Amino acid sequence: MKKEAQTATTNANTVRATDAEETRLNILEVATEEFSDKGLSGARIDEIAERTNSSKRMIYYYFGSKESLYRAVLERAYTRVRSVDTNINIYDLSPAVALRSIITTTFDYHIQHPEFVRLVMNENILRGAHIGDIPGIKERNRKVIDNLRDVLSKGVSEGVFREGIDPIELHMTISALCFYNVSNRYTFAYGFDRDMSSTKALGRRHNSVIDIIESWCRA
Amino acid sequence: MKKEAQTATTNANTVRATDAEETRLNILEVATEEFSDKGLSGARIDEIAERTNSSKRMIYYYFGSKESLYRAVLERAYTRVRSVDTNINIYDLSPAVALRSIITTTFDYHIQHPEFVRLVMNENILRGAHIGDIPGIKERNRKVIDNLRDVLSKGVSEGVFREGIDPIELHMTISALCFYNVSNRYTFAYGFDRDMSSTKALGRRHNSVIDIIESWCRA
Amino acid sequence: MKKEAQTATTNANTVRATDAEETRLNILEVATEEFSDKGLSGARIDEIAERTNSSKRMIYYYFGSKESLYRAVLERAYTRVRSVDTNINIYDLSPAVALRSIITTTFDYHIQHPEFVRLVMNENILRGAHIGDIPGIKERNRKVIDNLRDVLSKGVSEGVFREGIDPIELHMTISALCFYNVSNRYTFAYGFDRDMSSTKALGRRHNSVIDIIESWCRA
Amino acid sequence: MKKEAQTATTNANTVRATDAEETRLNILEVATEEFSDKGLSGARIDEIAERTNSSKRMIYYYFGSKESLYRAVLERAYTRVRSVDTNINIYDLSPAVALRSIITTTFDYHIQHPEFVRLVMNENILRGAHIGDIPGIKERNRKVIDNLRDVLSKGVSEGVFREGIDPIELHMTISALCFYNVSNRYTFAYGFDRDMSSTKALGRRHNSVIDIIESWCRA
DNA sequence: TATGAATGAGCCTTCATTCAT
DNA sequence: TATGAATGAAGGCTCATTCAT
Repeated sequence: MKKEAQTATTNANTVRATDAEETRLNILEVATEEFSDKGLSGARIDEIAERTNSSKRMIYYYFGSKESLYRAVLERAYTRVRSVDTNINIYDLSPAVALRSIITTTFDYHIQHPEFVRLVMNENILRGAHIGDIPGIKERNRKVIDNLRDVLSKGVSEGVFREGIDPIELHMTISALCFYNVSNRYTFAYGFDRDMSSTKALGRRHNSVIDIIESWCRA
Repeated sequence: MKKEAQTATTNANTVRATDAEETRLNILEVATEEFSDKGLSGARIDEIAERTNSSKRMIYYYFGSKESLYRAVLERAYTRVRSVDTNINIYDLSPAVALRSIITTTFDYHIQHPEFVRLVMNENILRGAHIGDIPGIKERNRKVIDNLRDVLSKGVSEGVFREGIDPIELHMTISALCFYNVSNRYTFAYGFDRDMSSTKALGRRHNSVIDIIESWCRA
Repeated sequence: MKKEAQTATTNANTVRATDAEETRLNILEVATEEFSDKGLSGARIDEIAERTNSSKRMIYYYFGSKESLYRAVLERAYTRVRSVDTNINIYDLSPAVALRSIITTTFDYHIQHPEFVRLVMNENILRGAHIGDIPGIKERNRKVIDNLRDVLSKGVSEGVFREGIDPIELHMTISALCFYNVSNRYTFAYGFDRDMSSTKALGRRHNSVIDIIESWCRA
Repeated sequence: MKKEAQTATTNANTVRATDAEETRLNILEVATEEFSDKGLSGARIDEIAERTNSSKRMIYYYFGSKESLYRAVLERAYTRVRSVDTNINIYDLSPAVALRSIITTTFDYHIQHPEFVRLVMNENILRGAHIGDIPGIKERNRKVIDNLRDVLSKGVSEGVFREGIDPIELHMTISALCFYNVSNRYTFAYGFDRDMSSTKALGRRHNSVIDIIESWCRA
């Protein structure tokens, strides 16, 4: 896992810079696991350092403090989602198919990235204390909403969607249904003896979510 | 371990027993705030003690450890929800009105008890490590599901609801929409510049949630 | 185990006094176990109270403090030994038999009262801080030494014991051999894989101790 | 976990490593005093830290817990005895002189190392809970017993010792007489008004111990 | 850029003891 | 004589962070 990428860069500092970037990334990955697992206050710098290829000192060298490291982790997590839902090309699709595609992408992303879900939960426990420090979030979200608005209005004009649905309201609904499924997995699964992790259970829920939203939007 | 008895007794011990129960309750209330505010690892026993009418020592006298106190808080929070959604009398209402009533009750409870929402979030961050220790959760949930099943089947036989909706799936949907609204308030409100706390905003979302679920269930 | 003794006493307070004495004794017995088990600093007042028929408050009512309770325990333990080795009637026996009888009594007492051994160990760990407060110890010891002196001098004059053995030195030797056997049981048994508790092992050691001391004293 | 290596290395780390080893040793020395003085439960980490050149935090850095520190102290104490009684060269001496040499060495060691005696007492109060964790004790003891067996059998074949004396029994006897002399110093000295610390008193006891054991072993 | 050693502040917990009744 | 509730002080341990090299 060491020194494989980026070796083809051109400037003089290449090797060292690459090493440094690698170290940074390695720390970030381990920290993501730890913060996502235990939350900001539950995470331990020692624990992160131990599972890192480098040392505790390096964490401070690169990130300055536990909080800054947490912020870097949060930022990286949000950056990664961005790249996902920006990739959906909606304009080639019919409104119905586009909506379904958006739901599916969102649903799958949450399932495949529980660490993102947990980081967001934690950030809400912290009453959003750090999210304001992360650049680009609003821009990305604007784009998401714009997409939804386009899909909705296209659907309305084609007579397949009903009028009056607010795109933010729609996004909140999709998010809620996809998020809760992962975020509340433990208490819900226990309280209702309900499997929430198997492919079968997830497939069923996926269908429900699509069904719910389509029923709502349908003209 | 519960000291709820004796409240009607007449002998000298009564007063003291009441004092003790008061102390216990006072600790529990403060602890609920603290754990709901900072989570299990973020909460500080010193902090709780300070805001209590008693002392740090008393916390250990009554609850034994930080974790046990946390469990007591969690249990109390779950006990309180129970009393709420068991109180909805469904049998006197038409299926449509009953469903709407359930949604409204659930929606309002989450709004009015963000501390419950936060405790549940935290318990999920802990991967449900303590929920299994709390008695009666499954029983209460069974009753909730039974109620929903009754409403659904009554609605189906009356021709107002469609067939095939699983009551657990329905409950998960209602929960998700009501929970997310509070749980993700901070990140969502920031990310989308969306007011999520004003009466107006909540009223709007309330309508959406009812609309979403009704669209889904409607025959 | 309650209220069986002393019911025949004559003064007015009989019943209460008896109860009190019983409570005191019960505390003392439990405390003996606890102090002997864990030492002064290792013992816990809570632990003692719990295993008592009465309460923690009573311990303070009767004994005033942990240290005083410890002293009471120590005193009682020393009082009990006293009654034992004062009971050996030496004057009727030949010097050799008397000596052997003393050794056997001492040996057996240590085996049968490891709690006494442990209390003495603990008191030595405390550098004898409390033994001075216990009355009557020196008197009792004087008597023990006097007995030994008598046996020795009688043995010398009968030609069975050699001259020049100091009775205190002799007592120290007997004590050492009987005490160590119990006091160092755990480290010795482990270090040398030597059973030190079975009847057989104790019988063997008993013989050795007699043999050692007789060899030393023999003319 | 041991940092004894590197002492001969030449690079920059040498000095630091030595400092670390010094810190560790310093803690160990102070801890030996404290545990030997007060026992495991009576000892205070704060007290140790205060008398150390470093801090409480360092104690945990190097030893992890109070119990582990105690174990390290116990181990070191046992390691040190080992080096002593392994040093007696028995093969050049006549059996009688060898035996006397062993007794003297043992006697003197106990006098000069009351902290060792006290640690062993304490470990017995703990019912040998930790001695099993210390490596090498049995090996060392085997060697001690082997030496004694050699001396005994050589003495028997030369006609100076009598047959039938078990080397473990002999060792226990020597130990008991040397150990008690120090372990029970406080209670004995008080109870019998007997000086047990002056050179004169120790010389006298030393002679007695030699006399006792020689009488027993003599053919 | 990198590392082992060190630290102060604070955290959870426990203990002997006392108070109100 | 008896009891449950309460307490201050301290004890063991951990944490994020920094220093010397």
